[in-house]
Amino acid sequence: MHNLILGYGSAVTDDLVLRRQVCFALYAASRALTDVYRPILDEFGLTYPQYLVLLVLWERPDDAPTVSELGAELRLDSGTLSPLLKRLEGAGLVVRRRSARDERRVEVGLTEQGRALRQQVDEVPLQIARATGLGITELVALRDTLTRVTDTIHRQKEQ
Amino acid sequence: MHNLILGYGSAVTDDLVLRRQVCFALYAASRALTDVYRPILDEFGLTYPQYLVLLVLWERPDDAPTVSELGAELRLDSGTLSPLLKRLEGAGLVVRRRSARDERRVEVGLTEQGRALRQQVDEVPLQIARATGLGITELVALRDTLTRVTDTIHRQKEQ
DNA sequence: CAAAATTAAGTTGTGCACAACTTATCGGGC
DNA sequence: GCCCGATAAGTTGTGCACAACTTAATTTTG
Repeated sequence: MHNLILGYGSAVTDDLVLRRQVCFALYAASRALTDVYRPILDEFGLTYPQYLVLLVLWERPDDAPTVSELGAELRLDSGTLSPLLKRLEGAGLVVRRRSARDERRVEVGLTEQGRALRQQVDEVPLQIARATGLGITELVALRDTLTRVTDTIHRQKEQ
Repeated sequence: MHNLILGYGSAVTDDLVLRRQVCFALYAASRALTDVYRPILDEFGLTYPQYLVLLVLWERPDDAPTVSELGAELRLDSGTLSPLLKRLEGAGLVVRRRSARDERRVEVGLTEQGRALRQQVDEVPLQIARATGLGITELVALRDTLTRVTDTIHRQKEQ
């Protein structure tokens, strides 16, 4: 009884059992939380990834980051962001404009409407945190563990 | 200094800051781990969700669960599973057959090839666990916390 | 037993993710 | 000033996820 997750590499062990795998737990929890977000964000006409983009923009309202800078924050590439930003622009929440000094870059800025939305979604993090059933201490610990895992993986990738 | 995550619900607080949100940490970690899986599973011609389906089938090789039973394990609906299973069948790893006693049901069974694949992916969980940089104790704790969150959310949903 | 409600799987449409590719612009070296 | 490699954003194609719907079989109920 202790090849949990790491196991000793035999096909007759339990390593390949779904419920034992931390990756499935992560995958399932991520989708479950997105399920909690969906009806809440739906009232604002947003998807979760769109909400994430707005979070970045709200952090620096006078900045108008480029598509690449947004991608670096969220770890998403232009293949994901380009159509997503087009939809946010269609909804009147952001504007995209070519940079004057570098015509390759596209700067993404908030519209008045996009800026105003911030106040309306103010209660969202609280609602989500409640749904997890965890206390603040556990949430912070979970967040930090997950961030450490993500950073470890990304650091390995760069080398 | 302590509206971390839960916060006190004001727009001028830090609740809406990306890096503070446990949900983003979860979303980012889930995608990062899938990134680790991708090149590994690619050698077997599998995606991560396809691998998850096989995990369920390998757990009970003589069972041939229905599409719904698979969906209950993985929390995926037929809209996701139907085309996925069609691809697994096209790859020669599973077979789908209408149940004799209930023509609505479709039973999903492993082919010889699908059964044989189990031995080949035996080392995968170990490789993944190593990539996280966490020890066994931390991995088990993380898994259990995440499972608790997922169960909490699903229990709330049913009521 | 027949109509109505339920259940199972599949289909359609939308929106991510991501790989691979294209197009346009930029910067450095000659 | 021109070529060349690098960079930025966008496009195309594939595969999830999931809502909403369709079709077919089964169960419930009057």
